[in-house]
Amino acid sequence: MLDRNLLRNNPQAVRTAAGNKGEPCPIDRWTELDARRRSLLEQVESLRRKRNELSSMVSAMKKKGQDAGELIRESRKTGEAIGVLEKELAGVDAEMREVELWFPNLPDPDVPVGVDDSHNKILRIRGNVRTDIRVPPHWEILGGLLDTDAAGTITGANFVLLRGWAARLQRILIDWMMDFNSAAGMEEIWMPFLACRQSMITTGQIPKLEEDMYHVDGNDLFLVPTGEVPLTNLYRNTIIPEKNLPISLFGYSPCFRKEAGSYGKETRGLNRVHQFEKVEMVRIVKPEESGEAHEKMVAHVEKMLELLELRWRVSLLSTGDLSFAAAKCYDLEVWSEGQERWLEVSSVSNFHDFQARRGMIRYRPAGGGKPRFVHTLNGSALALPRIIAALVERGWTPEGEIKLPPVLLNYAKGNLAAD
RNA sequence: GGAGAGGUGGCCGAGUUGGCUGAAGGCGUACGCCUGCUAAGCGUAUGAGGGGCGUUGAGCUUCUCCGAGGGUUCGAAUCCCUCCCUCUCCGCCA
Repeated sequence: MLDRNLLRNNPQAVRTAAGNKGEPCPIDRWTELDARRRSLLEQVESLRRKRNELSSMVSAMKKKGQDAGELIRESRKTGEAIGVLEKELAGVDAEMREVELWFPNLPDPDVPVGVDDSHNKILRIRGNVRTDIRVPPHWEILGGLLDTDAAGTITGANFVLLRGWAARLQRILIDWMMDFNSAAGMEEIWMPFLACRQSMITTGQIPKLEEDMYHVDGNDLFLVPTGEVPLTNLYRNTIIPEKNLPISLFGYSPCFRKEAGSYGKETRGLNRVHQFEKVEMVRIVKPEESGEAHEKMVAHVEKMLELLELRWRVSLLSTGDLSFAAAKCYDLEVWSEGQERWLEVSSVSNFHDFQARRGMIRYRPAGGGKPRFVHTLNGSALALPRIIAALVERGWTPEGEIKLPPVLLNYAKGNLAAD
């Protein structure tokens, strides 16, 4: 959601921003509605004021035992006029709120303008790569341990079932990620995996991406597409005392996405599935601190990739690749030695006050004063399936071993290979 | 799932024979004063949102909001209906 003052005073900026993102921009309709709304509001308010005055006069006269019949008749007439205008106003209001949900967030000035991911700015590449051997893709290495046939039977295409040490590797990774994030001082959260409609609106999945969400019939709940939804909505409709900021949270959740329109190589193996697991961080900060918080989150994720001994790169997304709700986003991708391509494993975004406005997440300045909108950020730390893919490829040796990085061996306790 | 109770401002908590109650009181917080045996006392201020005029980080004014929505009424936090949520007891269950 965007600031109404911005929509009113600088519609061109909104139009340009939406254009750069390749998103819709119902600014003309909004401007009409806004003008109509304000005109109606003035009329309704002056009539309501009149009615309030008449009412208190009626009250005063009745107390004195006088006949207020004349005033009551006038008040009733006023009330009828108010009713008519209020009905129209309610309609305009409702449409305006609906329209406002369709404005994408404005990209941060730092974001390169471009139509798609080819304009993303690659900031750095770290870690090394083996060029002396040909590594098979993870689905070959994992073989029957990545049992897509079974998942297909149980559920359907593009679901995953892991067996044996592949399943255990996933559990170990989650455990390690949770510990690592906890050690960084964030609060650990265990969250619901279904979210109500308003939660989905707050973080921006609805209305635009509703078709990509799994919906539970009967009670209007959605399977969470990311832990961002529950974690951010933890503070919906809340005024947070300034001394409690910044708030840093993390938690595990499965993520459910229909991923309509994906196909081919993109979806092979663990590359793109309908349910995947992820540890997510969310940060809630004062507006002036979000830029710095964003960088710190990226550094945190990079540290994890370093410890996993993977090769990774960091990109600053261009406007065309930036999501609907994000103002600025870094993608972190790991190198898949078996597929010889980059796989996105973390997306760290700053939403500025976009989500805060949708969900009324505010803070009270320490010296008192009006509540202000916070800035929200989130990032994966990390998404599991592609990490597993990269990790088994990276650890694969021509002798058929899978060597894990030292940080995980502590967790595996030497058991992994036993299977 | 059944029965009962309840949802009021940052928090707690009055107010339901409908009418200066946007809301007593308390806590918390901010500023000021006083005092100096360890912290207290006194004073003042302190909900949110929208609109108009004005300013541009002054203000003035008005409307709305007492879980949400609808209804009754000249007028509703107070009456009626629907829904949501919380708590207690019972049932069921990993």
